[in-house]
Amino acid sequence: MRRPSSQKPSSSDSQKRSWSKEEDQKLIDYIQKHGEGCWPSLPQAAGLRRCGKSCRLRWLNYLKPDIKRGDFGEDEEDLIIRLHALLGNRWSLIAGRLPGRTDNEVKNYWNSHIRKKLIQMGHRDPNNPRHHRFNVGSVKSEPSNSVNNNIEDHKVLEPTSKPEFNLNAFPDLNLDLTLTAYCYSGDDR
DNA sequence: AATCCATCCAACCGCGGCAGG
DNA sequence: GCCTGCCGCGGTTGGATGGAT
Repeated sequence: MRRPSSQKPSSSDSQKRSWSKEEDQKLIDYIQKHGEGCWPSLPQAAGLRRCGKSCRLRWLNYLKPDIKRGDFGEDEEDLIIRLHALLGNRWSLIAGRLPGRTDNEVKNYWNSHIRKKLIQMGHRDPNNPRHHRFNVGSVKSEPSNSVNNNIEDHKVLEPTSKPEFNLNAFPDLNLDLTLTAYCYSGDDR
């Protein structure tokens, strides 16, 4: 059994509390100086009254220089829908295909926008955990720029008992997340 | 103007995986 | 093999905000 994390914040720090500009700057300065890593010891070293996990989250989701803020484009939304059909709630994997987007951002966008949209259009609740991913084997593989076309595709999806998917259904998707340059050709905001 | 309600999203929590001792 | 600690992930929460009444 897992013991209580040593990173658990003290009771005074456990409340949700927004990051101030000063805190952000301290974190940025420290990471620029020492690099990422050693999160548990970072707060003390950087003079922050936060737990390491909180610092890590703040850096990865908001302070990192390559983070892209702002609305999701149609292409991005389309890609998220298709990747979610393939991968389920693997937000980090999905976010890995969207440069500058974080898993938290993708997850929030899915829950607040896309899920609602799909349900409104008569789909089954697409927000199922990874336990029953959709079977995408029957989906046509035509590359499409249209969100609607892809949503149509999803109407034939059914939950499967096995967490399997057919990569051939998405020949244009590059799921090699580790080595290859990103191949998404969305807008350049 | 005040209150209620729904929505969004930043932040937190708990857990699993993994590495090192 | 077991224990401990760190990292990263997905789920959830709660404050802020804006629209409706």
